[in-house]
Amino acid sequence: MKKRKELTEEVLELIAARFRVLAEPMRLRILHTLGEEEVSVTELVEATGAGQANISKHLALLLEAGLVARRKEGLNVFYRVADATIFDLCEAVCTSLGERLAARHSAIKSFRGR
Amino acid sequence: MKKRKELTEEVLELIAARFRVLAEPMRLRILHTLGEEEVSVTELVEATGAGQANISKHLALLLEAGLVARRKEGLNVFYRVADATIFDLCEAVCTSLGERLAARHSAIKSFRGR
DNA sequence: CGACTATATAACCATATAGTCATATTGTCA
DNA sequence: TGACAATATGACTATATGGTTATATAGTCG
Repeated sequence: MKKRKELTEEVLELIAARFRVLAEPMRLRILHTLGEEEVSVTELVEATGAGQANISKHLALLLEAGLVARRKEGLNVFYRVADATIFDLCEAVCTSLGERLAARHSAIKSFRGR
Repeated sequence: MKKRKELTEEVLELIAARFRVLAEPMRLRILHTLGEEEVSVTELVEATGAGQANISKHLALLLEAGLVARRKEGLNVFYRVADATIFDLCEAVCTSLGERLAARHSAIKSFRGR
């Protein structure tokens, strides 16, 4: 086995934790809804169709992870994406998934005889 | 809110599922150990210090996700990374995490007075 | 102040899954 | 064939976490 740089448990856990945050459809939905803008909690609730408590919990988690930022204005709280690299990650995953599906598709086709 | 491309539940779930696979330190450890080479299950068990059943289960999951490929040779089974984009993902996450920590660090420093 | 609105949080339940142990399966070799 | 080695799998436990309900908190307005 080739010698590679060491990865401590701690670093591994940090990376895994970041992925864990992105491993929920609802959080991806929230991030996608945020996009480049500031959106209030109420708007997010409406846009996603999820319960308000649920959205708040996801937002707290995203905030804790540093993926979103929070701004309070009167009664409303506005969130925005704080780390745009997540979109690159999703993009990369989509590409990879697409290629995988394409490969499967052509495999099925050739299995069927054409 | 700006109009963005629609994302169906299904697509969101697919992306989340991919992230979920990467959201485990042990699986990241396995992928990192694999690197560019083929490694047998036994070698992975030794390299990671995990239980054999545990490794096998993680490998089954990674295989199912299409992230690794499997080759059987006699009693041994060799796995290799089948989708190198995962390394880009980890790299991107590491960079992002690093920047976040750096930002925190300088914030702390300035708070302390210099 | 009191009524109202937006958001956060605590308690709870249900589900998913990582790890482990025991066992099954598969292949080798004598 | 029987003994052995490598890998996979089923059963089980413990833990984490997503969703929901109810409630708390904070801010606005009359």
